[in-house]
Amino acid sequence: MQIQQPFSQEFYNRSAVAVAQDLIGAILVRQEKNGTIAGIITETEAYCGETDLACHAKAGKTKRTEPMYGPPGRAFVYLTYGMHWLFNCVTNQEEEPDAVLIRGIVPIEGLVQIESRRGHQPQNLWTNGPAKITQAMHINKFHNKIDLTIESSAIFLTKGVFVKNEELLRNPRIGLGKTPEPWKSIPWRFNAPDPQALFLSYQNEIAPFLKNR
DNA sequence: AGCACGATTAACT
DNA sequence: GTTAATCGTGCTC
Repeated sequence: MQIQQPFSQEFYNRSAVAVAQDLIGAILVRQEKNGTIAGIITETEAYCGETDLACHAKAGKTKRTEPMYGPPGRAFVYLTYGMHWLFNCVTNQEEEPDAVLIRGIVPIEGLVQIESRRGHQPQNLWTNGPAKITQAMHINKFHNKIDLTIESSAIFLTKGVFVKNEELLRNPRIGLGKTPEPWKSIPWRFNAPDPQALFLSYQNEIAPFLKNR
């Protein structure tokens, strides 16, 4: 079992819709000087290339969207609403601008760090939004384009709790404004049916193993 | 050079 | 439910 091994480039070299579903239950790891922050991914959204009119790549390759056109398994971090950084994983092959937005996690490590930044509200609200995650984990533009497939990286993703794709909640993506149909309503947002259950599974199945390794 | 807009959040009513 | 905060991006002039 290779708990701490980051997902490979091959893992990311698929459509964003496929990767977005497989990332539910996976673990997002942020390694910084002060320690490690990690959480189980509970919510993702898939953005699929220039034809997806909800995807930033709809405008073609620009300085902002360029990372999405790069190799799979890299980070794509961009600013929204002038103040919030959002973290995405680049998926699919080069020149195919797909990405998965990470929208929700359940914290499992680095609680002290997270609390120092997000502790002004109830714990269940600490990391239940895409910009809350980047705040909690101190992710910003400096992490744009970094390689997520090597363990020495400041950020990587790895196998966590297994969730069947059929069990996932599927809904339209959030905040698409006046994006035309069918893109506005296509169900490319994925949620774990029971985030708390993921946390408990992690506690029972993964955490004990990590202590013994 | 200027401008409208947004893959959000928090603090309001 | 409504709205302000805040700024990089892409489009228009």
